[in-house]
Amino acid sequence: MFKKDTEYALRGMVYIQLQNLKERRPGVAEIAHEIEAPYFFTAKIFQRLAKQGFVKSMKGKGGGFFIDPEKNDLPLKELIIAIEGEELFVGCGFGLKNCDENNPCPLHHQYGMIRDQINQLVAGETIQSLAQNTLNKTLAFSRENVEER
Amino acid sequence: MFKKDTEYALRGMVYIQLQNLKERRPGVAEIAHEIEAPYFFTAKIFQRLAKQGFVKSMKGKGGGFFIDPEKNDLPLKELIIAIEGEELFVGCGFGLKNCDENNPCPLHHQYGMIRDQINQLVAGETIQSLAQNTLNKTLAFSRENVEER
DNA sequence: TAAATAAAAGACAAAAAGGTCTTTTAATAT
DNA sequence: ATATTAAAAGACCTTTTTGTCTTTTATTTA
Repeated sequence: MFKKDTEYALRGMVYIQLQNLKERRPGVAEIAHEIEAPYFFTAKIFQRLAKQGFVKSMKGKGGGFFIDPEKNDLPLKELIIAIEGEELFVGCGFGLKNCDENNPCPLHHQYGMIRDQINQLVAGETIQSLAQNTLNKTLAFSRENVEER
Repeated sequence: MFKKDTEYALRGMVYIQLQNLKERRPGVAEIAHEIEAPYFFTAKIFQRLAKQGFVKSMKGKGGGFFIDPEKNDLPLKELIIAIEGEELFVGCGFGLKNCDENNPCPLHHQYGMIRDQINQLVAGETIQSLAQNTLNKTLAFSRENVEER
């Protein structure tokens, strides 16, 4: 579905967010290791994301990446479009240039419904909501943070 | 969503089916032109599809491609998997190797629903059903084959 | 049986995706 | 100030995808 760099970016951003919640700023080495992505490729992707303002970074000892707490709730869709463009969200399932209501491809209606759902998902979910999901899931499966009732 | 060769294959197969219904066997040149795909690339794709048995072909004058009327109703899914593999139908949205119910990625549940819908669509629709859709659509917008009531 | 037609086969090549590495710049700690 | 740490920049490389072209093989018609 998504391209490799998009996948790495999504995984990395959620990881950064989770670490930020623990007052930590992970570096490229840590991020790449944790999300199981190649070090240099990861570095390149996050350089780009930093330049585009999706993350902030600090150089030198103790440096690393962090997400500006100001701009809370970054929808996945924004990130995805910044990396691989919006083709997935607007394109025709048959690959036709001018497929629309007036000149529909044989799959127009059926594919449109799926594309709408994809749009809904990535517009609704954010890096922060996914990080929160992960935390909740951990809580649900671990005893250590759960009060006995 | 789909790769280029998959798109060309889908468009081409539907076109062949539509022509077959008119007792015609289009050649590569005609197919490529109609589906707006590069000639040689189209040729290569349909050579492969012929070898895999998805279409039959005849050489020489009057030759061209046709779909075995015996094996009616070819689900899009079979065709797609034959060309680009099943990644789209089984893969994790986050790109994780071992993402499952026990070890879900942050998007597991939400993405699973969309993947299911994609599966449903391509398993349900066939080259023949799409051709029929197209015919019906033409009828709906044209007066020439419609009886006055 | 020769000429024409059309697919089959396979080599070749450009572009995009995916990945690696070295050098430079900036920050921090000693 | 200097050594250390870590990101930024950018050159370079590999693989996959996408596309092109030439030669060969099969079929049909005249």
